[in-house]
Amino acid sequence: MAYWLFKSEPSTWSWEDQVARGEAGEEWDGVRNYQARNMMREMRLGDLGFFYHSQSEKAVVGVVEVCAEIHPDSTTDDDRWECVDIKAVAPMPRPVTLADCKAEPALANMVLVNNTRLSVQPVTPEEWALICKLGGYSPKG
DNA sequence: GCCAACGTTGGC
DNA sequence: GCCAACGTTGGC
Repeated sequence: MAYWLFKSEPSTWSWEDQVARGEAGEEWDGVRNYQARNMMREMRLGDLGFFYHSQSEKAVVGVVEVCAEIHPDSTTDDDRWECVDIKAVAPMPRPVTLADCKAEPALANMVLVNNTRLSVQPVTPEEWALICKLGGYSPKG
């Protein structure tokens, strides 16, 4: 089981949009960055991820699950670009902001803090556990 | 709205 | 294959 972080501008694709797709999930399409694509190639069914709102909100607002592994991105004919599908699992009871992450010494090495422009990122189990704790999220509900 | 960081492109 | 120019992202 691996953990990830998906970044999105809420004005383009928000957590509310994601929740509205329900169990069907949604293609995480439009990624045009090799590093981000390579992360998606590593993803497996059932992997969990944080859903992060960039721009105005800058916070982890929900938890998502990979519901389809890597496949061609339907929004382009360019076969270099592939994506996975994700579905909403649960909202963060308390969104964890970028400032919160920066304030945590244990998260100083997190990709979110150090490479703000990467839109799909790996998250370590330790980071995952800490952010869940900060957000008041428990997998058991 | 500005600017820094970074990835990509294209000329050589 | 290097590197300068350019475009995009995202924090502030």
